[in-house]
Amino acid sequence: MTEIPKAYNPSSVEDKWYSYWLDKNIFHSEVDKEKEPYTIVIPPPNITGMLTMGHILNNTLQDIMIRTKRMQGYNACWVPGTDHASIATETKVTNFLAEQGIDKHQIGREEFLKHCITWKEKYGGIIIQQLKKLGVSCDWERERFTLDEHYYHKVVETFVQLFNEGKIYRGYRMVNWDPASKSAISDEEVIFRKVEGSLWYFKYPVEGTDKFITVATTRPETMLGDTGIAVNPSDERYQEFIGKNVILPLVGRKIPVFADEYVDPAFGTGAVKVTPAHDVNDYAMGHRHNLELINIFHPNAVTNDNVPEEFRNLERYTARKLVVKKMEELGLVEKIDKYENNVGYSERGGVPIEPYLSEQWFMKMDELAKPALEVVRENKVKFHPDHWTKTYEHWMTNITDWCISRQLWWGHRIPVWYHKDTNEIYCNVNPPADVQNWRQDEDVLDTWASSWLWAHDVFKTDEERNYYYPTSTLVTGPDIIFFWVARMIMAGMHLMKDVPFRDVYFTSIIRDSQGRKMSKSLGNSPDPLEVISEYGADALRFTVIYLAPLGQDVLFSTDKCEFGRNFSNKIWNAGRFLLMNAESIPVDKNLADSNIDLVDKWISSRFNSTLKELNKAMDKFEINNASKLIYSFIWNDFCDWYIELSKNKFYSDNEDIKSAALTRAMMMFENLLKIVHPFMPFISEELWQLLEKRNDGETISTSNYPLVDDKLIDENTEAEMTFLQDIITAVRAIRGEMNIPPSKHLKLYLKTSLLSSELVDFIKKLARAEEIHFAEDLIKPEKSVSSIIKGCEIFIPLEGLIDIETEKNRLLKEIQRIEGGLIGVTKKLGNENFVKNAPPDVVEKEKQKQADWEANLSKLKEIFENLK
RNA sequence: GGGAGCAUAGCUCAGCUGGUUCAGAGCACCUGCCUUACAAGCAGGGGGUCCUUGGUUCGAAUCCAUGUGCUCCCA
Repeated sequence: MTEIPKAYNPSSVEDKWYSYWLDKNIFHSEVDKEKEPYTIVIPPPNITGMLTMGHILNNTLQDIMIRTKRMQGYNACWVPGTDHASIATETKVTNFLAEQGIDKHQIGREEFLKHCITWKEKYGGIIIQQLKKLGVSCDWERERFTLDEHYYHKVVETFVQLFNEGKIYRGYRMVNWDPASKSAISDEEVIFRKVEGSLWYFKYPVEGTDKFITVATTRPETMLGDTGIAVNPSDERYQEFIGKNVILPLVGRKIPVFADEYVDPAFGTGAVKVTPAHDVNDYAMGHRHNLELINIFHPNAVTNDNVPEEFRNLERYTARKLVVKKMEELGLVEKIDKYENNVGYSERGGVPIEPYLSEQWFMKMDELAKPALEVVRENKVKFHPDHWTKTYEHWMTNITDWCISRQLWWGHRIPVWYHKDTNEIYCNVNPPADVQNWRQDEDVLDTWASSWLWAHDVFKTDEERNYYYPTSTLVTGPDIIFFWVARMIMAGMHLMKDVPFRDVYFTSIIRDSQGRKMSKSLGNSPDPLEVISEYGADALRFTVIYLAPLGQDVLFSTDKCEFGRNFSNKIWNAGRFLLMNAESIPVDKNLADSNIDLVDKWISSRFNSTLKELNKAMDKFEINNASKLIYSFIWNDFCDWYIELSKNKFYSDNEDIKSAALTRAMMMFENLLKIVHPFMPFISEELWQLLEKRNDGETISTSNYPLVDDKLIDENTEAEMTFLQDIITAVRAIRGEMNIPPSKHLKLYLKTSLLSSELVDFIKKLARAEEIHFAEDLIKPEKSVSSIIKGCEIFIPLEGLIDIETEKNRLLKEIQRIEGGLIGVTKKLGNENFVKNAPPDVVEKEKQKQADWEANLSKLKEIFENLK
């Protein structure tokens, strides 16, 4: 009869349509002044990365938005790409080379970069290929990479511009040093972790006395670089020492004791050792009190020649042990307490960062931040959910200068040359003419100092930029609100004089089913490609979206995708059913408006009100809510009621009725496929193509999104339908409670006058009734069970099947339920304050409710009495 | 220490500017069904002191305050 399989098989469908879309180039966008653009730039995944569940959620959201807008007639442009991930890539390549016995410093910069490029070509595109499996509708012709020639040039050009404006400067400062990659990193790349450590109490002898000052420290090894002791000026305990010196043990250096408000008298002993070269706060204190800066580490955090000989060339934790040992030998360790402290780790390198003095490039943030803060406050850039605005404001108003240089090779090299003789600085996109007399700065820029230009520099010509910029929506994780979102807004405002995007959607964080973050080390992070091959991309997409309310974490596990798979299968079978009928029933769009009945009007009403809600949800970025609307419309309204009620007509003897009903069902189904399509692109395309013969190159992706027709939303129709549904549901409930199998056809007696022949047929079909009697003055048949709904009493004679006790219990339960409700209502209406203060329509509704329930109750009681 | 979010059925969560979406959905569970699209399904059912305690109100899951517990960011 038909070859359409009973169960949907995504794997045979997905690759086929993805290649079709690519072949027909339907995701490509060109400047078209006649059409309004809708633009999204992808948050460029890192080239070292593999697809994670986070990417799935993020890119599904973007795809839903872009596909919806594309179908709504916008010039939809989604620019994909990757970023070069300076530290991450350099670390990977360095390790990769090290495994082969190659040392990066031996081969030199040029050679190393060649290896990076080879590596990038081999592994860098993997994540992009993986994304395609998800069905994303990116404009692949526009794929960008942050080290592409054009983009590279733009980054360098921007550096030069900001340098010339005085926004970029070079300085000898304390920075966050990552000893693993031997590079500075920005404040945002430092992750604080609670670490079980110790607090060492060291006794320092006071010069010229036999007394000691005890200081507490979490980092004993830094005492080798101490150049002062600080106490709080109001601390009584130490007044006598202020102005004196102590002799630094192990080193022998004389260092001053001084007072500074910064010191917390409650911490440790109230006296702290000051190491200005290795602690941010100490640096500030050192600055205030003109202390000497003694740097005790090489860049890899190994002790240098500024410490006594026996402590030199030791890794920092080895040095720590030795210092403690020697202090103990001298009897200068008072005690060691357990102590939990917050240690800054390098996000990339994974090792504790070392506050370290070095010469770096910085970007001044205050002036850049101002307009960027304003546009968010003024809602020119809107955050969803908007509570992230506070976090943003807080960061923006406490912003510090951004360290943008990295001691790495893979990245945008700083376009600054130093004159070999005069040390003069030359900053330009091109090298100086007499380049042999200059040496270029060795450092590259922070990756974020390139990707902050992403929203505008992915567009190569002015024409394109002017057309596509500002982009429409950015979808990204809240974890990079500072790294990227804030900086893009700064870049946009400063360089483009306009916001980079109008809306920012902050995605949920995907966790495992126990609420833990997904991580490689826990092994709780499913491979999305395996999930796709098991359940299908559509199923994964829909599941993730359905599970992800705006602003809340998602607890995900692979088996939850059964939900999406079941939904796919439901849609599949609805389509299959219609297509099977279409083999014998002619589909004729000329008949679309003929023989319209209640059910047709009802599904149109439901569809249009659903669509209206759906549009509203999409506008408010409530994508999760949108998915729920679609789900319940398709499953409950369309499948459970509309298709079931249409069956009568499909099996009618009247060819016109048959044809009209099927035609309308197919048309409604097509609409439904269109609203599903942004969420589940593959199955919707497959079915859309099966619905009727399409021309080559036609696709649901560029079909017209349905428009709301308010005239078709009709309360009366919905009310009449509710009446029908109530009757059917009541009969089914009796079946369920009385354990009457579906194969047993029933006789129904309905006490009502409101039944059209149309309704009678529907009830017969769905309630599985063989005959229906109805009248306004109908008398309850002998040995029958009853149910009461608004406007109708229902009786089912069940000679032989009815058990009087069962029925009495059933009725009693119902009586009690209504009585309970009545007590509430009566109490409410008896409260004269309620009647006086509540809005009249609320009071009216309560009265109506009371009347209905009272009527039902007396009928039920009567039936109950007569049962005896 | 500062800030944000969350707490509703066994689990995961909806519930808007207080009142018929007011106690909901999906999963899980129980019962009955291979009813001519779908057992990845259909029909029915059980199950919640809406975290505590106060307050505002005629009326609070909803607004306010307090407390408790969890999550996350910043310092």
